[in-house]
Amino acid sequence: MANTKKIDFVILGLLSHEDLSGYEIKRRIDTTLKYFWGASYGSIYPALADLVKNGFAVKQVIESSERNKALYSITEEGHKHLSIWLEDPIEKDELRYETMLKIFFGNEIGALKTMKHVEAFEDKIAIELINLEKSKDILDSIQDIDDTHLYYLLTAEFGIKTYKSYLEWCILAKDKLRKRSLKDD
Amino acid sequence: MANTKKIDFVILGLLSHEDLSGYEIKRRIDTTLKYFWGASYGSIYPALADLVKNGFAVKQVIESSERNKALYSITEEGHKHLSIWLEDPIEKDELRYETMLKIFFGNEIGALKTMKHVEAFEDKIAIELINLEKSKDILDSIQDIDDTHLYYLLTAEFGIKTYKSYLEWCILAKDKLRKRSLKDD
DNA sequence: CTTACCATGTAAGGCGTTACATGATTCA
DNA sequence: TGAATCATGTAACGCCTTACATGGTAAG
Repeated sequence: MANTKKIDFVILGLLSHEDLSGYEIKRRIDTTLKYFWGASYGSIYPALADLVKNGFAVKQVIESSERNKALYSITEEGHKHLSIWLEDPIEKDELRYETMLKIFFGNEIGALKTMKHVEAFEDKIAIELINLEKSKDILDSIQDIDDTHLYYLLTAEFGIKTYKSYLEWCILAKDKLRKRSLKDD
Repeated sequence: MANTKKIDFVILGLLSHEDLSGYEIKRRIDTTLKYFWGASYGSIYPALADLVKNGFAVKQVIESSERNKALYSITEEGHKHLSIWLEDPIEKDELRYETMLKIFFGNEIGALKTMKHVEAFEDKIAIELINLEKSKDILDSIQDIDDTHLYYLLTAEFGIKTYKSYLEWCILAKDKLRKRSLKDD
């Protein structure tokens, strides 16, 4: 209760969809979840070991001729643990937007230099929006194959909507900063 | 360079606008910056002490008849330190949206229970949107009094735009989850 | 043959939250 | 008189990132 180490549930959630190795978990987080979550190997592997120790997951080493690989599966206990957490109300959503911080204090360096951050932000978001829309297109076409696709689609749509509004904001911000920079001269 | 403890710059940024006490800094963060940043006393007070130790801020104890209060001011060195950081490219914007995590793994508990999270999210965002719009209205009316208002306005507009798109997404998500819940029965 | 990717982990250390500790003042 | 707010800090502890360490395989 006191301890809600989120990474445990992120992993358990991914394992509820399919068996995965630590490496694959990292990739899922970096691609599918990257729009609202992040994690490094330094948190994934130890969490995986804990999960096994607590009986929420089991590890099976696949001994192939080429390469050894550790595949993790969720247990019945793990499903229960995950479900309880999923039903609990959300504790905290947080964003730490360094971009906004630098915008907020922009007066210190002026409109022109602040605009650089807006432009960099715009470029980054535009690229990620393209990726997200590709994912959504794929999901739309295969939606009925797997029950989990609806939920995946929902988070993709969340990303698309917010990213689009970010881009709108960038246009507005650039405009206002441009006008200010003219007054500054 | 290696050390980019963001809280230092958050405080320095706030002090670049006006002299503040630790308590007031906390309040600024919880009201004005809450849409894109957060911090607790346990990070603010030690950071303030470090800032003074490094010559980026000075502390003056105001001995009033009623109550003692420590007011911090930014130094010339502090301005320099802040400016350098402000001009550096953004390292990382991150969001950790527990709500999206619970949506993503929603299949585990089903559409109806997942919808509860969407509704709670919607309620929370709707309230915060009202606050943000109030701030924006005030800022619009006093924009020319202080050069920093433009930047404040920009971040408020960012919050408003994203929150509005969150609310749109909530409607869409509720609709899709409702439809799924009918199939589930 | 060398770069990129697959693959698994550990160690150190930073950063920050929560909880604790304390106490004055204001307002209903 | 009791709750809320003002006000300042510390201690413990937890979580996570970064960097390190290691090595196989695939593709160009």
